[in-house]
Amino acid sequence: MHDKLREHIEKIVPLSDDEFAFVCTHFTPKKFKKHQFLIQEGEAVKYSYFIITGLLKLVHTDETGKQRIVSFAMEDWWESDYYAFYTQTLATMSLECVENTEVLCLSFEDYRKLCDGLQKMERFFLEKSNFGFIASQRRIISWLTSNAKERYEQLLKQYPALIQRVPKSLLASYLGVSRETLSRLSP
Amino acid sequence: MHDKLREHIEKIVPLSDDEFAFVCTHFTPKKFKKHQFLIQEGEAVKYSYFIITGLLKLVHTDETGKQRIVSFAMEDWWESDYYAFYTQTLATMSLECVENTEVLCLSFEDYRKLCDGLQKMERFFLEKSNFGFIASQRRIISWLTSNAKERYEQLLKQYPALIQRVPKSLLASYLGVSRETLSRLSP
DNA sequence: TCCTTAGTGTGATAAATATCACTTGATAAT
DNA sequence: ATTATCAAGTGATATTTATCACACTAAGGA
Repeated sequence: MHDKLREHIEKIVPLSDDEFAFVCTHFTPKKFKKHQFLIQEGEAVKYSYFIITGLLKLVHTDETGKQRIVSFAMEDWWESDYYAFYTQTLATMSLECVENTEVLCLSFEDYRKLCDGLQKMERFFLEKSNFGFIASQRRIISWLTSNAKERYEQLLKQYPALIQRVPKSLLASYLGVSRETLSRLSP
Repeated sequence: MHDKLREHIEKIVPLSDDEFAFVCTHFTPKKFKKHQFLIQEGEAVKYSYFIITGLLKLVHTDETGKQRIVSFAMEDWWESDYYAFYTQTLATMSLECVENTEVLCLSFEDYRKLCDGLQKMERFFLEKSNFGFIASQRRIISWLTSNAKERYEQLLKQYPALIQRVPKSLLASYLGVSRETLSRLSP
């Protein structure tokens, strides 16, 4: 189960067996079933999650109760309510299974210990964070320059696998359009 | 001039005088005038910039020539075309002065040397990147949950200083609405 | 001083998108 | 087998926003 983690990390920094063994001591595996919550709004955010298999949605709920998908997360991705995680405050979003999901859990304390104990891992997380930022910026640019149809096409192109696994109503929520509008875009 | 940098870094990690002297050797100060370009689309991105004084806009131009403000950057902020900077590829955006601006330039090579030579600085950049990512995610949530008027009000609230310094047409571009629509929102 | 340009506001109209209401087909639960 | 539930499509209409056209003001350059 941790093998996927090693492969994932070694795409960025090489690890010796000893180093990887050290890394592993910081993670706890856990399994969740479809519809279960990994993070609930208003509760503490204990972990950042590395996803081994499955699919999660990060959901923001506004004052009127409307839910929007902030992001999806699947195999080899990291996910959490990062503001709450890094500042150790209460969750403002929820993280929920779209499919049965296996994750490796990393507590904030272990995250800090891991970075302090092995500079390579701080380097790894820096790289991840940089490219996470770039991906968000791309999504903003997509918003700024494209209409609903174009954004949908870009999503199809970028994550073709996602479309097979997620109901269109959730894709609509991620794209920031109503499900009816999305339904009328396809042809 | 580097004092602002020290203060900025020490909000996250403390530095000895020797350490800060080491840090300084990696930065080069530069001055630009209003309308000058720090980065031009299609050219190499030599630096990440720390802004001492002034105001910049990061601009994306689409195929039809329409320009959109991806972000503004003012005192104490870092800015660059980060995808191009980190991957050492050509710029897909341009970075231009809205006001006369003084910056400290950090080349990619010096960025790596700085992180490798002083773990505190890798820690610093990790923290910056994490919160940069969170800020982008907030902007996405603002898009997903709010209409033009609400997004404008959120911007006014979050960066009241910006509104004094930037023409409304640029704010409109940043918010992803036409300047005419923005003009009709205020009352 | 005169002229140009940038910034802004506003009316009229078109286009994009949301909302509400209803239907259908597929799947899951009992 | 029957009934709920979910996902998806679609028509009618309302709302939001873009686009085009024009006017006005202030600031800067020749």
